Amino acid sequence: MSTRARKKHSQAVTLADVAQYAGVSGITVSRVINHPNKVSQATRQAVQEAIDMLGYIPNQSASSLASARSRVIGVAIPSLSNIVFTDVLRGIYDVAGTSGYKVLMVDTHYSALEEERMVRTLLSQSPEAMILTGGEQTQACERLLLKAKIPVVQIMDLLDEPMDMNVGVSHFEAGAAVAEQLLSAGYGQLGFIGARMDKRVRERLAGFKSVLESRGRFWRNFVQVTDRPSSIELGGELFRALMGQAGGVVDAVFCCNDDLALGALFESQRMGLDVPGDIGLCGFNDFEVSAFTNPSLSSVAVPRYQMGVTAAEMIITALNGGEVGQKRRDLGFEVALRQSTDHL
Amino acid sequence: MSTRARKKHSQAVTLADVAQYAGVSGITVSRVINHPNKVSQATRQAVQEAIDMLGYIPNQSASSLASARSRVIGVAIPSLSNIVFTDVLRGIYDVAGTSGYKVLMVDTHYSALEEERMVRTLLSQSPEAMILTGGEQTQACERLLLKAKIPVVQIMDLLDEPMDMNVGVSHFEAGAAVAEQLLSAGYGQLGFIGARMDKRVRERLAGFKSVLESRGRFWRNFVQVTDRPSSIELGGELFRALMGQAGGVVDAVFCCNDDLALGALFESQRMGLDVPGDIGLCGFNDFEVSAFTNPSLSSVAVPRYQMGVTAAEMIITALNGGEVGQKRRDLGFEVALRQSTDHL
DNA sequence: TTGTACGCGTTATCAG
DNA sequence: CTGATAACGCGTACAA
Repeated sequence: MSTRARKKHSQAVTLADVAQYAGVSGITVSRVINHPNKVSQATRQAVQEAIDMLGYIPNQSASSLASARSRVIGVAIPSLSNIVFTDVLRGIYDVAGTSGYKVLMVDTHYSALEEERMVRTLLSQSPEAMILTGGEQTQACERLLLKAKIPVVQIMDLLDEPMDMNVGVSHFEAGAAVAEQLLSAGYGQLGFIGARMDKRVRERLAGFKSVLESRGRFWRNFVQVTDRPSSIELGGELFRALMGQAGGVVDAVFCCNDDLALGALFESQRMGLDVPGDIGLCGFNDFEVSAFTNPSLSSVAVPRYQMGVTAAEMIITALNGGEVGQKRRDLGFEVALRQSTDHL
Repeated sequence: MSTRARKKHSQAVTLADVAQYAGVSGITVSRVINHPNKVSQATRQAVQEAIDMLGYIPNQSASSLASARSRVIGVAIPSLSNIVFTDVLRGIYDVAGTSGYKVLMVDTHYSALEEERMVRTLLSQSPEAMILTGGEQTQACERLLLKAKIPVVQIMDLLDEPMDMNVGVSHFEAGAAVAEQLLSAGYGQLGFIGARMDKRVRERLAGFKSVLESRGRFWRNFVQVTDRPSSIELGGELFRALMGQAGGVVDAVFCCNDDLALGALFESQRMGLDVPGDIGLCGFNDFEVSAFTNPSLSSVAVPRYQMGVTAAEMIITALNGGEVGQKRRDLGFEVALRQSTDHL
């Protein structure tokens, strides 16, 4: 049974088998696969027939070993259960795939130590390039990458000192922009709820706070944060907690992501609060659902898919020896104002 | 060797370097890494120091080539932008990771031909096992897998004739269960909206239909389907279309997934329809948000994460030569009845 | 255009 | 417990 199959060294069809069948040497078969135009039409066809006939599938391990080209791009993301990262992944996969690269992805569970371990794993596969999330790698991790001498792209955040290349957006500016927009919408007492306080969320809060402080409108008890993983349910909890401690005063809430914002919106409905009348709500990440709730939810849109595409494209370009151009790219964001902050 | 340094193969620290540094032979270093207990405490420590000192990272290509063990599990899913599949992926990653396996994942974009191409790619990496989605592989694809003689698990659907192992749920039964539940809830004129009509969705519809037909309550014009990709927006569209063509008659709608159901729910609110009074709604997949909308949305919960976990565990067991037990596992589903169908 | 010889970094096998 | 030797399957470098 195949459930108990144990692969021995004799089963698979090898390049040599194809060569023998086609009556040519191994290297010719190799050429047909990798540099078809360096082989005459006739032999190419003969070899191709042999390949099809025998069902030959090249052994990438052997190829990588011999050529020092793995055609693998390593990718490390903090979580698979957050659409924010899977959208970026999609961009990476789409570009890498059409360029003939495989993607080896690992999940770091939001841990720098786990990331270091995973990077080690990835490096053992001889990736030709690496994509990492954010800029909080351990020193050891950074050293490993440096030593590997491969292109590295850090995505999601905009970093002051990227290891190599960087594609992201400024979460600080985004947080600041939300504060500005809520103020211009006529709200005056702004609260914040946040969960899974990673670097990006902290930056959003910092930007938000900086604007409020410059206006003398920041108060610590208008902020409700937790390190627990974000969820819709938690959004409801945090919102209720914030209202409990600052209710009747806070008139708008910036939720650090759309999970929380949705939770807050649904909870406010259950509490009999009118959004945007009694309370304004703004999220972050602009999930598809946010545009369709009633009232629709204001949020900050970040070009996630494009981020993945750009990162992958920079890598492909670099690997092809091309001119990468700007090594640090700010892809920008957009505050999508909808009914939940339509106060005036 | 001459003026031009050989950039390719000279950079990395190899096993031989470590061996030399530690004053042992290469194979001993290999043993320290793979079978530590077959080496004396003293040499083991010396070698470990050398490894750390030189920052040695094993070359997996060489290892795979020599040992015919890649420690790679290939996974093919139809889409990265559907949480349904990323949840399963998470389960696979969690189990594979803790068992020392890497996961090589590909996105088939819901195409059997693309899947075949991707499987070819995966096979070239000498995976020790493979996880595929559904049972609609091309014949060529199936032949490739058979020839590879590795454990294969098909997930998501429950198949009549799995290639090897199978973990999933019966989408037919789930669709039937929804019809039963809506009928017992007091609804009598049931409609259906569906998008991205893949095998699983068609099965849900078939099950739904079979129950209604057995009661003489099925009418073709109560069904609105499209092959377009599913989305919340599309859910609104389909719902409006269905109401346009059967409004005032249909009193409950089964939406083939929660994206559509959310779209239908929000659209019904905008149309001034009362859910569950005027119209009942039931989705599929039980997204987190469905439990928190107002009214909360009834849906069918499928153990996605557990599906990934189970598939990976079966593979690990098989690879370790253990007893897999049932090769075909029905993980079941649960109809979560919430406010959107609370009619009586 | 095609082929020969060798090496890539690691592990299996068999000795000692 | 440790080591020498021979693969593993393919690509590079050079030769013909």
